[in-house]
Amino acid sequence: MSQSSPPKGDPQVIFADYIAERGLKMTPQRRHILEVFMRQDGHVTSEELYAKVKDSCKTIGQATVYRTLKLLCGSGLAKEADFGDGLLRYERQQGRDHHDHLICEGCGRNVEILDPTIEKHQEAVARSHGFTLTHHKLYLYGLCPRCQVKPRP
Amino acid sequence: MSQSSPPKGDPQVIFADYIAERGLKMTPQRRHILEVFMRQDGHVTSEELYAKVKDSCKTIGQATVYRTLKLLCGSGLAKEADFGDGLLRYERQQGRDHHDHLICEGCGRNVEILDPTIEKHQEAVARSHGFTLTHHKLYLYGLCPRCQVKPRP
DNA sequence: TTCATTGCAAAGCCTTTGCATAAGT
DNA sequence: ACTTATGCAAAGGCTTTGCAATGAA
Repeated sequence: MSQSSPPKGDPQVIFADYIAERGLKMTPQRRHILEVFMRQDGHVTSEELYAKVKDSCKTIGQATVYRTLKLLCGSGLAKEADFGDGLLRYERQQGRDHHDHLICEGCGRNVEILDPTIEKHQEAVARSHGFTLTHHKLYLYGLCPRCQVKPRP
Repeated sequence: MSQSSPPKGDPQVIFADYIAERGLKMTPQRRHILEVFMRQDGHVTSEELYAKVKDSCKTIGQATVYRTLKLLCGSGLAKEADFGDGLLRYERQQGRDHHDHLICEGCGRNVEILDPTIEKHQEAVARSHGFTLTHHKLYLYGLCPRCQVKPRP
């Protein structure tokens, strides 16, 4: 009911805990990068996040963004996604369900998808080879409705 | 029946046609790289192929291997695979069915898989978003039977 | 003869690292 | 105080590109 106590799943708290647990230190830069990152909706590159972070903190360095992004992945707040275009992207992970990606090759539009049957069969295939599955990557590439009509404007 | 006439699907012929069609030129280097590539079973990096090619042709350059590999992909004889470890790999594509990959994170072992149900549902998911599918990438990561017992020797 | 290819080295590109300084704990 | 973090710039690692020389067609 209170407005001032931080919510259970407050990313800043989660991150602070993660930092503290490993004897690391919380800094204004890390707080700030996390804050900006949590406002992002889709999949940002380090470069893109760096640009946005810099808007409100001129002195921050690119390397700090890279380093913090790795930490965020470690803490479970972020997740790396490699769409195969040579850039690493990061998306929010906290409190979100696993999902895969459907990517339009015309306009770059990116739809998050989840198909229980696919997920289930992935487990089955792995098991049939005696593997235990830790994770997977599924990217579907195609053309969205708009780009099917008018490809690559 | 004849031994001397090249088989229908002779890679050298396919590649030569591809080269000729676009006004490019066939060279000993390209022939040689293709020949060595076709002897590879799994998924080779440009570096690995370069090393093998060099065994029998000391003067060949790394760049030529890179360039030829791109051409081979264009001709449909090769296919790029990005397992997410920072290296591009290439596998033979000609006359082979599509397949995905199941990768052991312990020993790097790589099993080719194919699940019709998964394939079918990928199409369905794309269609449900109005997308037409051109291709996809599915990588399953886990531990093979051996590495489950004795992880990372 | 003409235009693509080659091999070398240099450049690109994204990401990581080294280091002196700054700053959490 | 003791260590970690920061920002800068340099270094890495893989891939691509520029260029003069070479070689297909």
